[in-house]
Amino acid sequence: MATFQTLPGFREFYPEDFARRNHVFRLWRQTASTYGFVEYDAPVLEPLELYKAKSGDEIEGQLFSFTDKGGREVALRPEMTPTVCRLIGAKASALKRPIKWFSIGEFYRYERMQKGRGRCFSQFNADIFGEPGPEAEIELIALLTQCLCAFGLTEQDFYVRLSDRNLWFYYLEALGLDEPRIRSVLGVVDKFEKAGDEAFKSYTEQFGELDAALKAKVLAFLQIKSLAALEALLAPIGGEKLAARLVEWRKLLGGLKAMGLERFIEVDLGVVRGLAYYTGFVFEAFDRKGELRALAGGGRYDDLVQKLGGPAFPAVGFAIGDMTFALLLEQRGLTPTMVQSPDVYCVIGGEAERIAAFGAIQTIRASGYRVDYPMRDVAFGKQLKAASDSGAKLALIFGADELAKGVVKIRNLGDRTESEVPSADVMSAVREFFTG
RNA sequence: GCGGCCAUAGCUCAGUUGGUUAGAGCACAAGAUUGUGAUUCUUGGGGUCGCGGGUUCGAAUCCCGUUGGCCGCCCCA
Repeated sequence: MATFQTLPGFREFYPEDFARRNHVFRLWRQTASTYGFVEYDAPVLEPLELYKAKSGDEIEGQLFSFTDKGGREVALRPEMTPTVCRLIGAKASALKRPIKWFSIGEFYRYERMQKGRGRCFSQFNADIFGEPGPEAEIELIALLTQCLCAFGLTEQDFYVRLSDRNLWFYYLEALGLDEPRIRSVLGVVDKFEKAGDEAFKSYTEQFGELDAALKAKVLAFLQIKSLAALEALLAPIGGEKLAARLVEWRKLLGGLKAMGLERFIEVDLGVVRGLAYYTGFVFEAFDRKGELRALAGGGRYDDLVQKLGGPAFPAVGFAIGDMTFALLLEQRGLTPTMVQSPDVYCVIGGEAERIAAFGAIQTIRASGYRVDYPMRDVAFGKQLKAASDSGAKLALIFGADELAKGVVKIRNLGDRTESEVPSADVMSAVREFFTG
């Protein structure tokens, strides 16, 4: 039977699934638009180098990459960020600020499939460029929240964990660690939630056992869950960098509170995100039950545009993946049932009636109504059933009797009432039915 | 890349210690019903039992391999 299968991890969308996906995309687009973001798109296939430059050579193992017929090393895009950084970098000085962009696209990663993760998936990406302050983060976190709430999800369903790589950096610096050690500790922090004490193994292997007092301080910082606790812990340390950073924190949380979003936000220094390129605030959205992988993630990456060949350009962005999101909607019974029904279904008596009906059908369609009719001669009863099953509100009956009288019978499929109108008036009768 | 479980119709699943031509429900289609949507009844299409090999007189069933799926680990932009 199935000689050809879809490649592992790839998806097919039958009409109902496709309608559901479109619905999700439509709401994301609408939401982004209400926040003043504009949509862009870019190639699905990119030079392999674009990703190596950003993430290092090891990344290649997780890419769909190959050599094209011109000998170019290429890869299907695994994410949008490098691409959008290139777009921005190429026209940075010509773009009107603030730059608030979003896109929806499909991405590809050569990975083992798992719940909520496949080899192809869609992401909603939103980024703000050129804004160094936390105002950009406020706007993006607000957008992220709304992109989830638009489907009926609430603070009961998800929350956004907020952290700060800069703060970690300054804190560890103040504790006397050098940069390589700091990076290693951040790696430990990233793994700690899952691995617990095991997470320190990688640090120990590199630099030897972490001093017990230092380790305690790392753990204390990692467990911070509020701005107050943060301020209390940092106060005795002092220093300008930390103080300035706390000002940013107050701005960010104050802004989010003013937007009425504090119920979604949890300060959680345990989140650092594995990516080396994040340079400041980072955030991730999770389901409250903690059963699924991250719904969305993002953060500031002020160095990346420059690293990819553009000018120095502050940037912050996030992405929502469609797979985990769909699982959450499913869990909460919020998956919409997408019915694609015509407005009008035509019941047609035979060949002569069919020819007579075609003119009316095209006229009604041209006015924007969805019109369907059977492609073959079928018994009236069957046609009425088909009309009813189709979900149409109205049936137009083109039968021999009607044709002879020069009329069309209009049947309201809801209350089963019927009336006749002259053939010439069908269009206006349909319009009247639907506009009341 | 590693480990556990699984694979029979479009879907959900039966299928006896290995034994005739592999079944049911749902779904789909046709008819009963040649001008009115329900229900019901009848009928039908659809399977190389994931694929390949082995054991056997005989394999959906047992063994090996392989592919695919689910779950977990590594990773997770």
